[in-house]
Amino acid sequence: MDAIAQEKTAESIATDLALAIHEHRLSPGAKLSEDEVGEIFGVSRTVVRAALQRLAHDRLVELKRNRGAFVAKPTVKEAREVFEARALLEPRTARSAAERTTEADMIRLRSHIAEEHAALHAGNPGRALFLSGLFHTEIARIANQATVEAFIVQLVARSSLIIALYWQRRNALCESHAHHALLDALKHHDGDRAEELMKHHLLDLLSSLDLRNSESAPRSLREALRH
Amino acid sequence: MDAIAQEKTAESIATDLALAIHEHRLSPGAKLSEDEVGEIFGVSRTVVRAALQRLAHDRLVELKRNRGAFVAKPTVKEAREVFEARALLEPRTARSAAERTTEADMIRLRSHIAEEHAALHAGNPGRALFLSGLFHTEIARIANQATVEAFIVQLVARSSLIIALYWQRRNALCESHAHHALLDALKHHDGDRAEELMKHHLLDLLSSLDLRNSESAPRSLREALRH
DNA sequence: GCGGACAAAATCGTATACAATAATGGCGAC
DNA sequence: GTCGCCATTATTGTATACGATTTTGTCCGC
Repeated sequence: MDAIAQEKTAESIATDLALAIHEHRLSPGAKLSEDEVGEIFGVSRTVVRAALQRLAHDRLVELKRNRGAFVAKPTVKEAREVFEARALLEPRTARSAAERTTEADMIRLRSHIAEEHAALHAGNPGRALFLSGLFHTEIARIANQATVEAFIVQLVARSSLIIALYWQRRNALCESHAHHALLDALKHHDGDRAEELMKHHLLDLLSSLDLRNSESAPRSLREALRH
Repeated sequence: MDAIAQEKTAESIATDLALAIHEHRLSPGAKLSEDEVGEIFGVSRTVVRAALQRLAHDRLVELKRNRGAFVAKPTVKEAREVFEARALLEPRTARSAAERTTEADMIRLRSHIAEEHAALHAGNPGRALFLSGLFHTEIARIANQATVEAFIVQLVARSSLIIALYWQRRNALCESHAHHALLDALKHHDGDRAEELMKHHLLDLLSSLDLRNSESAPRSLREALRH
């Protein structure tokens, strides 16, 4: 429904769709028809399929044979696994980042936080959440570990889906505080503190989710009959 | 040149190609023509493209626009990053695995090691290397962390390419020893020891590579002119 | 004999057409 | 009236055709 973009590559379409998912403009379970997406972006189904396959590999969409592509609906187990993986990767990556942070990095991070605040006060929580995730990927970039960064990008994106499904309270303020504290640790090249802060930040994030007793019951009873 | 497989899915083709790369039957830099691959597997270029895109996402092949698909040639920096990521993920995953290892898991692991030995003595070092990698992914599977497991699968596959490029000495015996020690730690549910063993095993693996002074000079001088 | 430019060939990028499969609606039987 | 079966429809899976870009081989000029 937005402006019809003139960009045509599969990469850009995948990025646009990922952004829409990240900002919760596309909800978990939403169907992504090849014809529809292709018409929106003004391209053939061929390139749309490439984009969808890419997103499927990132676990942002689920491809069901002869059924189509749907925005993924992570289970509770997957949610725990994603945060387990983040707990393995991000704290020590934050430590590495702290040891390498430059003034240019600080400026970039501060601008991200400022944007996040602005989006939040402008009543755009989706964009604020996206920028909040970007903060994490930026830290991975500063650590100069492209391989780990790619993993974290993927995990942050999936976290966005998880938050869309299992978010329970709106303590975004707490998050901002954690990011500010991390920023300070990076500024002083305090690797120990950065690692510890990131570790607890992820635990806080996890504890803000409602991951109880959904293991047996599907989220929507429609899902139970469809299988 | 092998038997023409009747399987037709993009998934199976990607798996076959990944196995060939893993076993060093396809060398880094080898070109994967869409027409050629399609003819070998008896499918159209469409499905071959899907398979290649999947492998490209795993960084096993590199897609160059209007040039084609080539088996990836990880740089020294990428090699270090891959082992850095493995160092973050695998030791603690081995710890988790040790706490959950069942008798069935032990049987499976022992059979993998036996196969590895058999392949090595049968003069098939490529397959032995593949099975050696499978040992690591099996541990991730035992830890019951599908998300982390997917990352490790990817890292192990890329490690195979790295070994193909930077291997310097044939100390496969040492590896087998490390795997046996890990097996023992898992058997006794000794998480501390499993974590420590995995950590040092990865360091040994890394130190067995020749990652010196290739940062400025490309591996083949052809590569320098092609860019 | 060597270098550069042009032409021919090959390969990839995209769109479209057809086939296969699953969802939907209607019809008939009980 | 309700349940089950079958035809219709819609959507995806695959193949093929055409256009764009790159590569390579050849020819001419120097």
